[in-house]
Amino acid sequence: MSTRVDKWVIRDTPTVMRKSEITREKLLTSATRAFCVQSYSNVSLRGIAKDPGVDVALVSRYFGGKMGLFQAMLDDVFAWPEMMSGDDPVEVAIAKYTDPDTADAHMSVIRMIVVNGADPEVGDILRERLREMLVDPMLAKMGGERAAPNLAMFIAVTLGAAMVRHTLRLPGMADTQPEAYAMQLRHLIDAALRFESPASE
Amino acid sequence: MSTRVDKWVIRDTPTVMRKSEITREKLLTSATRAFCVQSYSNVSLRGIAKDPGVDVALVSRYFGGKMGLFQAMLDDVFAWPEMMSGDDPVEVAIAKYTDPDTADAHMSVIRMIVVNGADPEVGDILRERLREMLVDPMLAKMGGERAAPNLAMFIAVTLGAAMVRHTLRLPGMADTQPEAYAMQLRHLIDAALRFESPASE
DNA sequence: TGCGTATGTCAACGCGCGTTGACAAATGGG
DNA sequence: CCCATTTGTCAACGCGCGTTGACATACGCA
Repeated sequence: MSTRVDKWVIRDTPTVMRKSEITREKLLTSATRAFCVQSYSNVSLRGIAKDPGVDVALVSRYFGGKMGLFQAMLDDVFAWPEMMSGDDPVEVAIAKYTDPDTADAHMSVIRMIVVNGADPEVGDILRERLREMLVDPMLAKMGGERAAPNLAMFIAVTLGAAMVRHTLRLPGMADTQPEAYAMQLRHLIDAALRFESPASE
Repeated sequence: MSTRVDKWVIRDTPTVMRKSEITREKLLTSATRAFCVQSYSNVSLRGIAKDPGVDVALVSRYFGGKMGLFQAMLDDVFAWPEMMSGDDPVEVAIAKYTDPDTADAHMSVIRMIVVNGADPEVGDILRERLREMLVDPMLAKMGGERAAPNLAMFIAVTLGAAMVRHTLRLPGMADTQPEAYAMQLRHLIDAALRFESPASE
């Protein structure tokens, strides 16, 4: 999973599953849940560790500290193989929102971006990861730089809708059925993709 | 200005301007700037007070604490008389973004909402204020509950675009001229307002 | 001029945080 | 069985935070 340990050399005995991997995953799961709801600075390691009943000190041992844990979470969360598959990435993304089985996980990542994007400690890291693992590959699949405004608008409506529905919880978008929300979202996404930038070059 | 002092009875000598008012406004200005960039929990009173050279303790004296300062800031920031004037509120809002003179102040408020919306300490307060001072009045002007989905989508694209441009700074929306951004924004707002919810009642 | 109030300064408190290192317990190959 | 390594526990540290109360100074009216 995360290759960002790099402070300690772990000599792998590859046949057996190291016991510590279980603890690491417990922490990673709890951390992901936390960072998708509150921002880096607001999340405390003590809170992350208490939930699965793990000692706080183990975070520093296994991830090198709070920042290491955050980065390991990003590795997990941005691993979206479906998005980079052969299909049209936009269609895949819309399907992710509409399908109730995957919508939750997908929405969590959106919320993670919303919540942590403005955090002074991790904003730059998040932006960099976002570009390298999502924006740039999707741009490449959408036909290069020309699609940049449309992709940006696509992400804008996606994030904005998520914020209004889940964070601000405004009437007209938060108190409706999932299908109604999906219709609103699809309408906005269509508009974002249909936009034609004048004098593109 | 803020009527939320209410712990200390200030006997007004209305002819003269109390000296403390100057200090209060210094703190309020610095606080507004801070809360529009970082969330409540990330902002420190020491930082707010140091900027205009005011002692930290005066925050607690004049505003009753950090929360009182935040609420006083909300009073200031949500006082948008133009928005509630006779004109079409949506047109007024679009003009606010387009006009370079007012765009900055307006955008600051948007960023304040984005940044503080997910903060666990002030999220509820912000949501309540948002509804009572912006959403409900605008809904009333737009023709009642039927307009709720459109208003929610309008706010969604507004917030989302602001986040993509100013917080995430993605290519295609952050590296463009203000006019190009205004065109994108207007396109999305048009789509938001044009949406027709099926079986409205 | 004197005095009560308004205003500002300062040091200290308790709290929760991330991190560290010493130590105990469990584990597993020789 | 033994002992080196892995894994977990615990207490302590330094730090920055919001808040408080005691104290010093400035002000304005009598």
